[in-house]
Amino acid sequence: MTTTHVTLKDIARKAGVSTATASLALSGDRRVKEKTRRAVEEAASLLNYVPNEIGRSLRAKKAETIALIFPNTPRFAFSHPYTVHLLQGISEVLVHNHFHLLVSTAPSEADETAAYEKIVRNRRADGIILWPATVRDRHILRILDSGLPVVYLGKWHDGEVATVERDEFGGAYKATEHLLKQGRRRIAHISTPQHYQVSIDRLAGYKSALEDYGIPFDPSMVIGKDFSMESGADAARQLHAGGFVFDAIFGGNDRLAIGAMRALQQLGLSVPHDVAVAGCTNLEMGTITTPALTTIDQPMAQVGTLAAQKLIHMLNGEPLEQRQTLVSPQLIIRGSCGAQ
Amino acid sequence: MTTTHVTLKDIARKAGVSTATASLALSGDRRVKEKTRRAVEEAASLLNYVPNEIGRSLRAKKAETIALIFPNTPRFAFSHPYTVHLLQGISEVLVHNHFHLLVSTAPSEADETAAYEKIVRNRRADGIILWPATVRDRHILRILDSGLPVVYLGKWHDGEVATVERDEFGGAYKATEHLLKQGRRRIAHISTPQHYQVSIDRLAGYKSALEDYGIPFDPSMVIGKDFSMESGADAARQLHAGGFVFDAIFGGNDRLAIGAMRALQQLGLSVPHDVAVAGCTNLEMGTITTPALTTIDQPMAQVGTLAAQKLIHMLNGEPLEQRQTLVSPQLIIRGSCGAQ
DNA sequence: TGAATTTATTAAATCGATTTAAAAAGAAAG
DNA sequence: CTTTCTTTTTAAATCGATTTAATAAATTCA
Repeated sequence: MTTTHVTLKDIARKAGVSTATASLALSGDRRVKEKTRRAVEEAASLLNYVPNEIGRSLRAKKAETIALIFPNTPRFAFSHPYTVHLLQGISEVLVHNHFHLLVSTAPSEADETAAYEKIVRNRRADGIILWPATVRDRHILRILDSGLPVVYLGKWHDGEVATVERDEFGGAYKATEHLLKQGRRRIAHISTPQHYQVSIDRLAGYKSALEDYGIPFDPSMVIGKDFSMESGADAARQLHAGGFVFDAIFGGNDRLAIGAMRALQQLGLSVPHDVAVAGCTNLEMGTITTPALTTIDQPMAQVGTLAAQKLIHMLNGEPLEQRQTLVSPQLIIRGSCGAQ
Repeated sequence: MTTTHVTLKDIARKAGVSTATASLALSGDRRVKEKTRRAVEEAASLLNYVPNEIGRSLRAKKAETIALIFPNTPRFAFSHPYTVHLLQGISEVLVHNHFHLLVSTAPSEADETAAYEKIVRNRRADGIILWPATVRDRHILRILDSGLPVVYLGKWHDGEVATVERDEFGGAYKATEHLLKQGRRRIAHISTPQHYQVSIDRLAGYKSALEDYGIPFDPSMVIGKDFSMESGADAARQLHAGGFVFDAIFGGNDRLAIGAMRALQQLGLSVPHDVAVAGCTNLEMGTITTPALTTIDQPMAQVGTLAAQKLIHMLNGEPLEQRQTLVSPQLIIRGSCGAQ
């Protein structure tokens, strides 16, 4: 059933007025006589009129759309499970504010520049929520520099940039501190690649907690390759084979922690008795391990809603209460740390 | 750094031609003299021109955008972990074809109609990929009837609708058959709510496999409440408490299967020795259970790419080789079914 | 050289809604 | 019955790119 498109012109003709009057009437302008306004509104509802947003956008120079940009190839961009929660949070706010959500990714490294330029320059979006990439990704600067309002979802060195950042330092600190409070003193850290800010922050949080408890930092207790369960298992086996004495592991993410925990158990060690384990990122998977995994939960949906709200404030020209927002993670205590 | 916007007019002025010529030159029209074309292109690259897609869209009556619509509230829409893979698949195809991806959800049941009407009627998108909701959702018909090309990601009774559908019947059949091949004869099914087509299909696949192996279907062997691990555990406990004799369970999803498996183990039953278990949807979680979970993997990324490709074909007015596409799931054999 | 033909360029319309500035209609005042 | 001041309405411009139809320029042919 192809519906021929109803335009403002049709409404105007039906109501017996000009398109100018029709437009003013529908926007509730008080210059329009009450009787005329009603006639126009009736015509609009009769013809089931929905304004064409493309036309409106062109005139208003606004797209009524926000772009969520992942500065990497799709396969990578979407690989993290909590991306979904982020989308949830953003989406909820945008829908309430009658904004559309454009999800933008680049198919390959080579196309990246072109893809982002396109979004940024062609005014398809009024503002951007930017997912962080590796430290000092060369495209990030370009987007931040575009003149479009941007909310960056991570730490940024320049205070002018609006950010919503999860406190990864604090999360790692909490997890490490919790292990310390259980009496553990030889805590190893399985790290994620250090060209990601979150990896750097987690390592720093770990170090800081050790320091506050008077434990000297030992670089050989930090190990790790990528983000996978296998990497966690490898790390645990290496630590064990290397003859290191350790009574706890803080994993840079839950996969690493789970991989490590299982490897330790295969080596005949008991978790948490011999080695306490804590992870971070709160995967559902951590609830079914034996013991269940103590971890750090980052409220990604909240990051999404805060970022969307902040961006909409910026678009409305409203002043921001704070340019940088830090959301607090929560320590989720389960069996793997020996606390229960 | 606010970049004043470079328009075609600027290019034309710089190159000393009219906007008409500039436009024709950039589109590679052969009416334009080679020398002029080069001049225009030079001006464009010098001024770093990026065409405004809103203007282009208005004229062309095309949005160069595809909407992915989830016919439910965001919280629900995004709740499934494989949504991410779907997005991956769609995104990859769209980027290659220079399409944008609009992700649309409604914040509440009440807003649903308005939200979809808006997308459908205001021409913000040229086509729609529609995620299935409950059976006979009242909004689905409206969207299918909108006149916009739609690809529906599930089974639809009317052969005119283009679909990409995962073969849930076949998947359930495979899983059940596999249990039968292990010699199991009393197979229970923990089902998901029957107002979802996938639930119906899985139950049907289960039944069909039983039938083909000459096993009478016993309705009391089908049980289940929602999608959660807890529901799986409850079901297993009920089956056990009810005194049913069963040597296998086919779970309507992995959470149900895992919940059931763990409950059985707590009841002192051995998996797979006493009860073999198979699930379906291939969550990462299923790889770390003991034993690991045999399951069905649905290629969601492939569903995404196929749907996007199909929709783009439709938009280009190209004939479809097949209106309905069925993607085949894969049986992933792990320890829980007793096969290895 | 002038007419016919081909090639290249551009003016102007178009997409759909909004908004400004001007015109028309109505009301109040002299 | 004008004139002045309000209140309503509308013509026309605008946003930026595309495209058709018309013109201008270059080329070919007689």
